[in-house]
Amino acid sequence: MIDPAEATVDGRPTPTLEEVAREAGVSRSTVSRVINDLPGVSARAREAVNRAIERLRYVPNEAARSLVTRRTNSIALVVSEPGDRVFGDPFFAGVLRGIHAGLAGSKRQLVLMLAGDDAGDEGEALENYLCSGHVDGALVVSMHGSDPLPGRLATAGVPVVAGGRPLGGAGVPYVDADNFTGGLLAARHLVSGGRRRIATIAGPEDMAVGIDRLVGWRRGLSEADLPTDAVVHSDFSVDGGAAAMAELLRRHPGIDGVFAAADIIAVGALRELTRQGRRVPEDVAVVGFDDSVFATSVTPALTTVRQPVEEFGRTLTWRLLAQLAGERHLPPSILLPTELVVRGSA
Amino acid sequence: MIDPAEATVDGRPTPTLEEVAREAGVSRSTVSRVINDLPGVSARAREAVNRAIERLRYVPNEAARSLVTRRTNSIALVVSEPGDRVFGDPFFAGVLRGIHAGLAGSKRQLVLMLAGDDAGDEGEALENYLCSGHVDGALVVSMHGSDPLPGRLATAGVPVVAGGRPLGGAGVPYVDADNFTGGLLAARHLVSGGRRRIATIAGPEDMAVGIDRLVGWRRGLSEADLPTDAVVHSDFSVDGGAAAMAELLRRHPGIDGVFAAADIIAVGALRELTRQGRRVPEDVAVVGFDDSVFATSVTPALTTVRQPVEEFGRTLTWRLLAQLAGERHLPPSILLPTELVVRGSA
DNA sequence: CCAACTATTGGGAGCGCTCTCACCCTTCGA
DNA sequence: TCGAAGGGTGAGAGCGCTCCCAATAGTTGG
Repeated sequence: MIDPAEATVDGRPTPTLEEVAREAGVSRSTVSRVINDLPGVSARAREAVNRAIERLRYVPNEAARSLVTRRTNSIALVVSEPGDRVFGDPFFAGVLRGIHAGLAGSKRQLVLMLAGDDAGDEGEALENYLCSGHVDGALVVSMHGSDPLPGRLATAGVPVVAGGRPLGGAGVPYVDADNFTGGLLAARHLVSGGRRRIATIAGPEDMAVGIDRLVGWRRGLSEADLPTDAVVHSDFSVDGGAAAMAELLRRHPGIDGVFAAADIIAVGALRELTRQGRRVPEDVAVVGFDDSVFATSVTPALTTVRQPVEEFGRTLTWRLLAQLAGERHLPPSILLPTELVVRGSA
Repeated sequence: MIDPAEATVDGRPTPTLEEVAREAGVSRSTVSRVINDLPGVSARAREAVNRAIERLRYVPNEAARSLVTRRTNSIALVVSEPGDRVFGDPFFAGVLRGIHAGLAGSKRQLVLMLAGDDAGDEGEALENYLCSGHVDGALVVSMHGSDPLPGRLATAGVPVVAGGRPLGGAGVPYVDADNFTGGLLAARHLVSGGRRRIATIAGPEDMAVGIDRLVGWRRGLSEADLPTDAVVHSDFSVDGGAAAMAELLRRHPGIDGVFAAADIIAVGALRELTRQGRRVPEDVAVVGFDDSVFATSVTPALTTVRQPVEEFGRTLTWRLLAQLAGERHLPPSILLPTELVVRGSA
């Protein structure tokens, strides 16, 4: 334990508002006004205070501040995922980067919270925590099924924005990529490449991202009067993608095109196709989704649907900050464009 | 803005200690004792309090608490990186997962902080922030050069553990993988495979992780009296790896083995080798480092040095928590074992 | 010259919690 | 029977800050 006579930079005790005030020859109130950039302070006083702050290396005590203002200057990033996957996914990484970029200059901290496994006891604890004013707002990403959390938070008055369309449909604002159009573009590309027996390795059935891409793909095939029955679901992993590809080949040996709902899945599919001696793209064309680092790290490079991951994160943050700032008439949901990137695999 | 008459779960105002006390028919002190699990409370009172807490859905106000205890129940994860890379790196992802796992059950929150670009103004702000008791401790990872931050924090009395050996050498405790041995194992494997003209694509020159692996590789070649001059540095990216490989082939066309300081670099190297018509492993053997998802997503699968990423994160957290708990005689540094995983590329 | 303002400032009351200390009420040994 | 020794409890004083309100100084108009 640290000595109660708390030490800070070069061993002096942490200065308080009071001490800054004394040093500057003004009152606490004035210092507070300067710190919070409130009007009604003479230039002279303001300058004296700033000098004192500089000299004492004063940093406001966030705890004291948030005790009275009931703001915490921190927002939570809640990841509704068994925790095991999430990180490691280039998509999530990009989003995180975007979130951070969006937060820069806002003086707010990012608190990372993994909503462990299924609801259970921990889920309730998390909800209570978030609802009790420990964060100013929350970003909820990677939801499965109709996760009640975002809705509950919103109901409790905690500003929340979902990353990815919430399945429950609760009136929670969200930001998402245009997954439907992405799936549609992928399907159309395969069709226009002359493929006739087109399958898809869809994402998890309980996530909007999986569903929307699948629906887009279906539409693309239907437009061309092609069958849409070659569907297998997979989680977002290489091995999952490989297993799904194997299953697909078993059920529909005549496949000549595959749309994988994520690059990482496509990588697995590619591996399985190669293993079984099918050439890509000659025998089977493969289209991925994400345009992540995986897309260009395999041979042949993946034709894939690009989604603006970093913008995704930035937009998410922006939306929440705007809400926190009390802005009105914010769009309830924002869809970011997706586009096809053609490379060697299809 | 939210109505000052703050609302929480189902719209009731946030309950305070006082109200719980009233509800339970005891005093604030007793409730506080129950919450903090302190002795000296009769079973009857304890139960009454717990019931009241349950009924009111009471959650302690962290701000008020930390104002008086001077603990925040949160620790910072400081990533000293231009922010652009970091995430997206499966290594970092794994560490993050480990950190989170290590934190589970400790009631502490993880606050993510990116130490933007070079020191500058922002660097000082970050340092002040961390030194002013806003977090109980800090984990600093991905340091470049002789980053002064960890040393400064330690001096200021902020418990800190570095992830990766700090180059400055400041007496900051750290956790790291045994990179030297990893490099050594990689080199020996290439040598024992009959390779005679062995190169390396080392990591950044200003990071311990890059240096240590390089030194290990050198030792491995020296043992076999092989030259150690074929060295090119690269950042941790596919494109960087490809460029480095191209450079290497230009300078040393006779290369028959390459040790890449990271799988992601190896992926780039593989791409360039393929592009130039060299077969792997027939013409050139490639060994990576990390045993990340990339290792098995390319063809041929990478022979690589595995480091226990998740354990890395867990150990980091454990070490910091132990320090926070006031444990004495903690090891100043911890080296985690690395091992060779043989696959197709070498 | 005074009332009526406005610009600037300081004082004080908490925010919700922890923690020390004094005060019970038992129980027990002498 | 009384004093000592505790276990259990509650009152009170802040932690460092914000924010309301009153006070003061400086202007202006009538």
